[in-house]
Amino acid sequence: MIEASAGPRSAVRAAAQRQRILCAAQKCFVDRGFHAASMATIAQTADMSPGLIYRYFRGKSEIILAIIEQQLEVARERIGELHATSDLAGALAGSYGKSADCNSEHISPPLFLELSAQATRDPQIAAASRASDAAVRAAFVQVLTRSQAEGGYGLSKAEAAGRALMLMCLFEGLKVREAREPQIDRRMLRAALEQVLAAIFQPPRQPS
Amino acid sequence: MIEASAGPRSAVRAAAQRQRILCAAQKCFVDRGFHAASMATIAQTADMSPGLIYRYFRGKSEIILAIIEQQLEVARERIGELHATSDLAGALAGSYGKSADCNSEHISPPLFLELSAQATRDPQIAAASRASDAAVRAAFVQVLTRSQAEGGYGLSKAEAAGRALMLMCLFEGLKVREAREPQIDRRMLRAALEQVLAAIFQPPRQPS
Amino acid sequence: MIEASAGPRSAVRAAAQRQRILCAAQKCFVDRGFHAASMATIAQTADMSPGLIYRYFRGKSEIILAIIEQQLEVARERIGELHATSDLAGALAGSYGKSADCNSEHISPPLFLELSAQATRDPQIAAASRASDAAVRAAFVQVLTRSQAEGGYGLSKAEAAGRALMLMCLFEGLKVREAREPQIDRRMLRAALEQVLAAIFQPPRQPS
Amino acid sequence: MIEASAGPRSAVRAAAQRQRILCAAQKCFVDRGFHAASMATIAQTADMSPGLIYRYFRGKSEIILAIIEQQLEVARERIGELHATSDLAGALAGSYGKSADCNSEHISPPLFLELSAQATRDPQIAAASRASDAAVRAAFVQVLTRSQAEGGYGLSKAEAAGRALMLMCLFEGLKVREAREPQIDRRMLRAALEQVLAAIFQPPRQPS
DNA sequence: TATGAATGAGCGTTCATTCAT
DNA sequence: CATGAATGAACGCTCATTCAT
Repeated sequence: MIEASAGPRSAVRAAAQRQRILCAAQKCFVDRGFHAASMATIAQTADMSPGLIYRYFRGKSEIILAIIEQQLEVARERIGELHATSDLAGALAGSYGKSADCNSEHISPPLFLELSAQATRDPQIAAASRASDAAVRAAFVQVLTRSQAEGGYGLSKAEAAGRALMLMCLFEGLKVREAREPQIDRRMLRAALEQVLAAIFQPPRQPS
Repeated sequence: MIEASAGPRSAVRAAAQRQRILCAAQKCFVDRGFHAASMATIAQTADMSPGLIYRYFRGKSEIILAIIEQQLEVARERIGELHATSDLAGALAGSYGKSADCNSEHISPPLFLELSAQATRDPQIAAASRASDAAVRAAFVQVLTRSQAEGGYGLSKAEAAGRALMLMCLFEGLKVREAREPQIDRRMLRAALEQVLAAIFQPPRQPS
Repeated sequence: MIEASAGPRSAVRAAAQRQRILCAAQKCFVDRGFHAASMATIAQTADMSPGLIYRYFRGKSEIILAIIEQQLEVARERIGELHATSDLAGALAGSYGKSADCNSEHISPPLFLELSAQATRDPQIAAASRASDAAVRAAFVQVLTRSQAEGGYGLSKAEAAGRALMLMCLFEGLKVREAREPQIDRRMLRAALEQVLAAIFQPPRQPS
Repeated sequence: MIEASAGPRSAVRAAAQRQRILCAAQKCFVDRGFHAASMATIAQTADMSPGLIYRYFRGKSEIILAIIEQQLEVARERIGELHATSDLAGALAGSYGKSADCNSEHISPPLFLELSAQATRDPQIAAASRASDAAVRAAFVQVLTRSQAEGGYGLSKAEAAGRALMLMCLFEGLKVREAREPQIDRRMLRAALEQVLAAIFQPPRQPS
């Protein structure tokens, strides 16, 4: 059987090159931040010449945006897993502090922080960020509002919105913590999380 | 009294100048980020010449460090106020989204985020960050371990450590949220916070 | 006849390829100028890969030189037609402002101008330019010195040289005008040209 | 007497620096062309660092435009002198081929050519060029239409427009010639010019 | 013959920092 | 004490040219 024609093959290569660049860029961005990471450094990390990067990306800001969208996508996908597990606290405590290389299923804490800061300045980043945010929140709300018979928590929409908000804060706060205290005591973290999550996921309070 | 004339007076002036520079720098850093804010812009904002800044700071990174330490100090001081209030949720919801100028008692969200990201790279910033962190956490632990008779919650040290950790996550998570959603519904936020804080501050669970 | 198969045929093909490249290059040079037209753009316009161009030309400057020589050749050839016509003013006014593609008998005004500027810097271009210039001028002189019986104007060599010079200036000045005012009033131009040409072609002044 | 305050003094210096840069730029542009002259080369020629140029000009294209406008202004001013002289041919032949430094009253031929070529591509250059063109032409028309009693030539507006056009072509054609043949025989040039100019300035032809 | 990915030098430009005034 | 002109290294990016396929 003859190999695929030039089209697909080069498309495959192009995708591989793009990924090689994104991988190098992510490493550089984590190590130095978006602005301090130079195209030359990224190129060196990706083991290619600076000029070649521009065959695959229009410029540095496109790379930043691609990294950000990739990271946000990762966050979005993890939500699916998270509310499928009954041991949310265990999952969060377990993934805490794992160094996030470019293939990781976890978002890198410094990247998450810089991304969030940039979102207050760059409209494109803000838009991507908002989209990811909305998706994650919607997933939380869905679980919280679904009836208990269906594996949910049977909360009203208003209740669910507030608790989903607290979940977001908690998860994002954990990212900040991850940056500050990578070597935290995991057992303690897990125990503390269990308690707070229990409060957030508890059934609606009955008026007396 | 000749010797007294120059000394103290110039020291006062020097401190005022430093503060003027830090104030301008903070504004610029919030607006553009640490890297994108140029010394020329900071000088212009402080209404002085670029050269003069170097009489009061060794360079840009010293300014960044000074800003960061000042912000961390602010955070530390706020803790005293926070656990003096019985309405923690109200206080948090009320301060949410308030724009933070250089005299503010609140840290600016983008600054907080960039600061946290830089702490993963710069050992000096990491050290300052850790120190502030420890102080805040100690204050939380103190309140949680103090006996109920003394206005505390009578938790064991181990319990208190975990709950203090959750408080940190929640507060830091709120900062992230503040950056993402400055226009949040404050009433909902407050209600949700009350519930989670109640869980965190609740008395120790009794083993059956 | 094996030896005949590759030689001529490929030579023909090579010439066709060269011409295809020159045609594309001319279009790009007119649109953007020698420097701003990139090899990639030329290749794209010629519908081939950038690498292939280097099989037919040693580099960009060789293409520029080839274009220039081709254009000068065109100018040279037009002279033959021009002094065969009795209506020189009409011919000039009629060709004015016609966009010059690569097969045109007219040189493109921006190309002519850039070519002339380059001739002051590049010795090869200067040489080509001088050669073309001399040929055109010789043709004018020949017409002006030929006896009236032979269809000429019977001027002395010295008279003819001066008037040929003025003709050159006028023609070249028209090229500048063409660049500046492509939409000129053709009727006025023609009338004005007739008058000046009449003065240039008039019989020698008789000493009183 | 105290020196002038900081304002004027630095303004004077700024103007001097601007001129120093423009002078160097003009030299580089003449030697290499607009595109091939690099900012580094211009800085070196002006004996300053590359960065300093940007204190006085927003970028390279602003320098190009400044040079062009300065050159066009020179051309415009020369017209005033030219039609004040009774020996136009002598003046033109005399100034021919004089090397044009940055203080010259003559426009540099290669600059004029490149400027004209760029005017077909860059709207700003086109606008400046058109403005200068219109001014020069208006001056010619004025002389040609003014009555003979007032030192003019008493031509009708229509006649004058055509002849002014021919004058423009001739002058611009001379610039092209200057680039091609800097070492021309000045006596011959002058004699030829006299004859053509006589034809252009001759009184209106009388209908028989 | 033809491709187009890859290189790397050089471009225009910015900016932290210095220093003569 | 204060200025702001000046520096020069480094940035993001382009493009003529090469070469493995």
